Amino acid sequence: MNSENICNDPCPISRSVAFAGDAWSLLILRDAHAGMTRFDQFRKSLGIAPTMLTRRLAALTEEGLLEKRRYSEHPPREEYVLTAAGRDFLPVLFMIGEWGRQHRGGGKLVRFLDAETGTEIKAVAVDEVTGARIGTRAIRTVMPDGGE
Amino acid sequence: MNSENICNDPCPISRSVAFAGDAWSLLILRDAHAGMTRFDQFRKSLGIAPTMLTRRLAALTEEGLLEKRRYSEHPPREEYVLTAAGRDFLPVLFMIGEWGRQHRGGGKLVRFLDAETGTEIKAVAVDEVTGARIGTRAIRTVMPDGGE
DNA sequence: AGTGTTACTATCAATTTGAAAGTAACAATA
DNA sequence: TATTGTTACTTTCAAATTGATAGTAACACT
Repeated sequence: MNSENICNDPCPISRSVAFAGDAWSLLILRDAHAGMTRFDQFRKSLGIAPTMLTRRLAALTEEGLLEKRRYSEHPPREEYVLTAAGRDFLPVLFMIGEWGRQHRGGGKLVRFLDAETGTEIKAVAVDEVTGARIGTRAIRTVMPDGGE
Repeated sequence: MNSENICNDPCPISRSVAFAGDAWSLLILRDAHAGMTRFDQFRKSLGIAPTMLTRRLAALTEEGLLEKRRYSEHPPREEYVLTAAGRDFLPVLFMIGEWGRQHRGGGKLVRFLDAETGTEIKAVAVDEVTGARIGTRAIRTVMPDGGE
């Protein structure tokens, strides 16, 4: 696409899409949230070619969603853990999952339960200010002022 | 990646990612929600090559997120409008945007206002059952039973 | 007749992806 | 001591995807 000038795009969706608009990154992030940290865990879970995995992990690390951490000196081994920005990505993954459940939900599906109550989680996006669900009310888009 | 067998993946995130894990599709969907329907509107807005746009629009149409509709017989012209499934994608876009605003928010940004109240929309994902925000409570993942 | 608009398709080079095999640094086992 | 296994990669290279440019078809308008 070209990820350079997209960082000046005033749309917050563009800014995210510049790096997260890539299937492998989303799935790596999903697995990271599920507790995976190691190269081979991701590789086996995703069936991804090691070349791709190396590239994606490096990109996610550089973008600040994952952090590379040494967990053994001898032999030298690294693991990848979510940063705060990476953890903040969970709501996106849940909304993506919710869409998949509603519109691609045939057959057996993994379910996510609230560990406290044991009830199945049904993620919905709401506007924190009005409390209304996103998509139920009209939206007005405001462009930023031109000047720098 | 390979979009064939991913449809049997029991993870609802994988199912969505199989087609929406692509930057252009997400941006086309964003523009469609902003009211765009025509080929050249998308092309100019995104600066996308027409070859790519044709492919993405065809894919989104085939996936059932957009619908191709003839709006003129002479000359024959088509437009692309969101289906119900496409409209249901809005919460995903808002959560992606919210992440971008929080973690890639430098400089001028477009803002989205509630048309009724005029307040800026701050999208958050919550569990409809417990009311808790996604990410604030422990999650338990339940795999579907193996048998068909 | 000539120009403009809309929605493409054709061509082809450049980039990205991914499959397969190899490597480095050790640990564990026979 | 030799062999096998584990982990985290890198190298190589073919195949697929992407994207820039140009062209086309069907009209409307002047």
